[in-house]
Amino acid sequence: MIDDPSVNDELPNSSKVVKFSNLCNLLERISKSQGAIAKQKLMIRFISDWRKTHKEVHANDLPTSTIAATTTTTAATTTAEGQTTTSSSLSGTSPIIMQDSFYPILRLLLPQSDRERIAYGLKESKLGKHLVEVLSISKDSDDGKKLLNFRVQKNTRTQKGSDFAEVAYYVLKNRCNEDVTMSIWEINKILDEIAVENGKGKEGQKVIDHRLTYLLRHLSALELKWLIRILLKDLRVSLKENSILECFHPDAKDLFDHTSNLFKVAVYLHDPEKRLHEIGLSLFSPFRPMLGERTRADKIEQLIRKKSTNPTAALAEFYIETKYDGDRFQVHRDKDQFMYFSRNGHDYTSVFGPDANNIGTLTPYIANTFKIDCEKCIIDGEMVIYNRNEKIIHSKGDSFDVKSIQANDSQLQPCLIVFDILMYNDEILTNKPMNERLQYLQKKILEPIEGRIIFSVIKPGTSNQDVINELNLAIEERQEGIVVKDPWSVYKPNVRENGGWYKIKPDYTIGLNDEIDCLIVGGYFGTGRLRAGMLSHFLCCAVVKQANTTNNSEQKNPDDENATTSTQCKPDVHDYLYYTFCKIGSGYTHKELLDFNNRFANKWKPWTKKTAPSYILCTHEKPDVCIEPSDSCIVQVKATEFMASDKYKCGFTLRFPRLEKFREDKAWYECVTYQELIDLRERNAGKLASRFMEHELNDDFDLNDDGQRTITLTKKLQVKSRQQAKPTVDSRFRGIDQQSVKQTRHYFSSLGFCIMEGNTKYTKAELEKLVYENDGTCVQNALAKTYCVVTKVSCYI
DNA sequence: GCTGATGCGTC
DNA sequence: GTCCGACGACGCATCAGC
DNA sequence: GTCGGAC
Repeated sequence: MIDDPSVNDELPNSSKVVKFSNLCNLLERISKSQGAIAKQKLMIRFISDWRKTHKEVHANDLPTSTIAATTTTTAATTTAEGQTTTSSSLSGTSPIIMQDSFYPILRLLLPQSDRERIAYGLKESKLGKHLVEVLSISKDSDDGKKLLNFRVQKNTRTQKGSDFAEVAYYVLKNRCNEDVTMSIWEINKILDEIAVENGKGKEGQKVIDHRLTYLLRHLSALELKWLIRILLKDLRVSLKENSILECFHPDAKDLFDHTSNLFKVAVYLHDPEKRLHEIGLSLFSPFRPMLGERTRADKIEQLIRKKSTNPTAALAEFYIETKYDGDRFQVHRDKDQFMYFSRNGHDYTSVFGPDANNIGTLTPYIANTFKIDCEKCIIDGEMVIYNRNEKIIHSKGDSFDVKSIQANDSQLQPCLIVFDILMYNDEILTNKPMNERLQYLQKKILEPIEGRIIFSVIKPGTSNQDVINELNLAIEERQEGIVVKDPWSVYKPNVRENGGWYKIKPDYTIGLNDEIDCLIVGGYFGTGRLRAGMLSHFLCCAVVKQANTTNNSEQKNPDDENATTSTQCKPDVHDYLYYTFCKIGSGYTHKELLDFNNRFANKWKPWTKKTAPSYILCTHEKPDVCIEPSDSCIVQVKATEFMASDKYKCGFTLRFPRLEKFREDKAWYECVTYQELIDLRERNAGKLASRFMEHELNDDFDLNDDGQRTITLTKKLQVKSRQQAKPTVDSRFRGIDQQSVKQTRHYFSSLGFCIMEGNTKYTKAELEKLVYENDGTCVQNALAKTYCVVTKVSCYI
C-alpha cells in the first residue's frame, strides 16, 4: 500500500536485467565470509555493480518529461482514507528512479522491513508440507522426515546447522533443474501474488500452491534455499537492517528510521554521492520509536550527569514516569484524519479509526478534543486498556489485546497515554529537547479525556533516592517499572542506548524478585549454529504431593541437613504428580548447555502419546523428549510475573522467564510445589517483585552516641503490607490507578534484610554485622517476607 | 460448531 | 559497546478435520 | 520482552 509505483512493464528496468541467481550468489558469499566488515564489503561491491548496471540500462532512455506525468501520482502516499499527501522531498526526484530503483532488491535483502508485501502465511511447517507434496516425497522417507520435522533430525555429516532452508537445500539438490533462473523482477512479482492470496480461503491457497510449484520448477536448489529464507523473512547472513542500509547509502539508516519506508530509501538515496541535508519525520509515515536503555535505579544520577546535554549541567535533573504495560503507538493527525502505527510501523488505523465518522475504537472519542489551533500533530504514547466500570488500567499481563477490543465492548476501551509529541502543525519537534516538547504537549494540543486519551504523569527527580522511591512505589502498585528521561534529550528514532531515556524494572536489581526452583521434565531440539541438534530449551514443572504414598514430608524442609543424605527416606518418583508450569530457553551459557546435554545424554525418551509418563501432566504444551523426574535437575527461574495460561497444567505460567541458575546443589524433590506457586501468586498479586529497594546506604548510616554506626530507619520508605493493598477486583488481576498513588506510613520493629553485595564503603560482612547490631535479621536468599534487599548502590564518584 | 495447528504481531 | 540470533508469553485470525 | 555470543 505504501508508495507502490505500479511499475510500467514497458520501461527498461534493472530488476529485469539482474538475475535472482546474482543475488543468491552474493548472499551465499556473505554467509560464508566472517566478520561484519568482510560481509559489508561484499554487499557494498554488489550495490556498486548494481548502480553501474542501472546506468547502462537507462543509457538510452527518452527524455524524462514524457513519463513524468504518469509517475507523479504514484509517488504519493495513500492514507487509509484514500486521501493523498505528496511528500515534499519527492519533488526533485527523477521519474526514472521512481520507476527503477534499488527497491526491488532492497526488499529482498530486508524481508522483515518490507511493509508493502503483507504476510505470506508460510513458515517452516507449511513450506515443508508444500515441498513434500509438490516433489512427491514420502512422508516416511528420510527426506520427508527432514522437511516435516527439521528440528528433531540429528545433524548428518554433510549438514551443518539445522535451519529449514539448509535442510531443504540438501533435499532439493538432486531434484532441481540447475539450468534455469528468474530475474529479480519476476521473483518480486510472484512474491507479491503469494502475499496477496494469503488469507483468501481455499482459492487463495490454490494460487499459492501453484506459485510455489512454479518456483520449484524454475529455480535451482541454491536459489530455492535463498527464496525460502526470503519467505521466512530471515536471511541468516548476520547482516540486518542497519548494516545493510549502511552499505547502500550513509543516510539510509537515518532515513529509514524516520520513514520505515524502503521505497523512499531506495529512491531518495539512489545517488551515493548526494547527501540528504535534513531528514525529518513526515506526517502519515511511521517512524521507529525511541526506546529506553536498561539500567538500575541507583545508576541514574551517574548516567544523567555523564550523558546529559544539559547546558548548565550542575545538577542531575530528570523526569520520572510510570512504565505503562501496553502497546507502543504513534498517532499521526491532520485535522480530522488520523493514522495509528505500532512499534514496528504496522498500520492499525482501521482498528482505532481513521476519523470521527468511521468505525473505530478510539478516534471517534478523541477527534474533537484537540485544540483548534492544532491542525496537525504526531504524538507518541502507550496504548493501554481502560476498564470504565472499575476505572482502572489493565496491564498487558492481564492478557487482553488492545488492538482487538470491540467498539461495543461493555467495559473495555483503548486509552492512549501520551508521553511525547514529535510534530506540531508544520513544526518538527524531534530536535527540540524533551522539556520543550513537553510544553507543546501540556499547553497546545489537547484536553485529556479520562479513559480515552491522557497524559503520562511526569515527576521531577534529582537523585538516585528519588528514583528508588519511585521504583519502590511502582513495586508497591504492581507496575512494570519506571522510565527516567533526560529533560535535555532530543528525540532520536530507533535509538535505545545513549539517547537519554532509561527503563528501570525491579528485575534489573538483583534480589528484588522472588525466584522459583522448578524441575525440568521435558526438552526441545534447538535451531541455529550453536543450538541445532541438541536439547536447547526445557519444559519445567511444579510438584503435587500425592497423599496416599508412604514417604513423609521431611525432605522438603531446607533446614534439615540430613534429609538429602538419608537414603532411607528418599522420596520416590511416584510420591508426586508433576504439573507443567513453564518453558525456559535462555539465561544459560552455551557451555552450560553443552554440559547439561552431556550429563543427561542417556536419560531422554521421546514424548509420544503412548510412552508419556502418566505422572507428568500436560495440557497443550508438550515436549519433544522427556526425562524421569528423579533423574532430572532443579533450575532456578527468574521472571517478572505470573500469567494465566491454559498451555500448562498449573493453569498459569511466567512472563519473561529466564534461567538464573542450574541448582546442582538441590535434589529433584526440592522442586517448588504447585501450592507454593499458588500462594506466591496470591501473595504478590501476580507479580514476582516482592521486595523493595534499599535507599542510599551512605545517607542511611549514622554514628550514634557510642560511636557505633546505626541505620536510620526513619529515612526509609515505609512499606504498605500486602494485606493492605487496595481492594479492587480480583487482586491478582488488578490494574493500576495512576491518579491515586498513596503512601501509608508504618514503622517496623524487626526487619529482615538480605545483603547481596557490599559497596565501596562497606563490605557485605560489615553490612550484615550492622544489621544484626541494630536488631535486624539477615538471610542469604531473599524470601517473600524479607523486608529489604541491599545491593551495590551509590557507586558514583 | 468445536478443536488443534499454524502463522502474525505485540510485549 | 553493538549487533545478532535463539528463546519466553500472549491474543487473534485462518484453516483443516472431526 | 530476555539472554548470551561474536566481534
